[in-house]
Amino acid sequence: MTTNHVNTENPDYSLEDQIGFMLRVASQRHANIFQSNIVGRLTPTQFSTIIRLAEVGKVSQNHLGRLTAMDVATIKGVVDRLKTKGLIQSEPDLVDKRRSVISLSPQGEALVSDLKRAGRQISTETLAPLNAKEQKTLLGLLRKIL
Amino acid sequence: MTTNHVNTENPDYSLEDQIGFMLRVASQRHANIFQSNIVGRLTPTQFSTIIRLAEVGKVSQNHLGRLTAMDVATIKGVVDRLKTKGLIQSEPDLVDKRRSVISLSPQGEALVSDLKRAGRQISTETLAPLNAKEQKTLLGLLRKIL
DNA sequence: TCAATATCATTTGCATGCAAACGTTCATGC
DNA sequence: GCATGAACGTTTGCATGCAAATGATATTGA
Repeated sequence: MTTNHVNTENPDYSLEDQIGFMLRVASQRHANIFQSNIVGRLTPTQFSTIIRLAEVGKVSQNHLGRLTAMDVATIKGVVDRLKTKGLIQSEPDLVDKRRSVISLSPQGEALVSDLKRAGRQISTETLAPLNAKEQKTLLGLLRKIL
Repeated sequence: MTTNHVNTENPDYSLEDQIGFMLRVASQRHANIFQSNIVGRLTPTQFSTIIRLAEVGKVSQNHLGRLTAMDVATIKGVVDRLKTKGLIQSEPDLVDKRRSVISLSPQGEALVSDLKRAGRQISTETLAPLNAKEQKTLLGLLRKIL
């Protein structure tokens, strides 16, 4: 018989130590904090979309999706709902007939400042269990696995 | 006029540096890796559910949801789909008539070993951009913000 | 005992999130 | 000029994910 062999084929597997499970649970806690701080009944993806639009101005729908890490089907839904809320607007691209150009409406623009303030509060609250150095470390390590 | 005051009311806000955005994008990458490694067309939540059932044996549906960090409505959908796949089974609780007792089917049991192996591979691949010490640090910091 | 409360499971409604297929339009290269 | 392929936006189908409401059953405390 071989040496002190303790089942290397099938060692313990602890769900709560897996990166995927932890990412899901951390996202849940963040979503809770988001919801109790956000202005105007926006969801996280809607929030990201408005922030991005404020940065870039006018942009095509698919490109906006790439800028916010959203699938073409997902960004379409988000854009539709933000249009319904009157926070963004779209116009046909006169040069490229395939595209529609998305931009913030005046009401959307008016919200940006408050949204950024809420966003800062949300991030602060989410990271509150960590001290300043730990926060930097966490964000740095997360950035490496994106 | 005051000193070198650079708009403390509204400092820069960078979406990609926010913990919420990073959690979402990291989860997306993990989901990709999950999908290309998992056995038997399972989703991450279905995977977690089976792993937990293998640990605890028999458990009520709502309790299973708490053990896997899922809402009652979410765990119901997951349980239904796993039942359809024949990987889990449910029986009425004879003591508490409100409950149904969920457990793995023989087919579900037979999958556990392969699932754990795939799960380890998925975590390894997701954390591959980090060295061993960084991986430990990341998991430790994430655990603090759950 | 028995009323108030809690738990369990279900259902509805809304919002991501992704894959796949589709028709339209644009860009490229021959 | 024109075929080929790429990019754009849309739609469908499936699977989370959560809030809120509902009915059934258990538990608890006065």
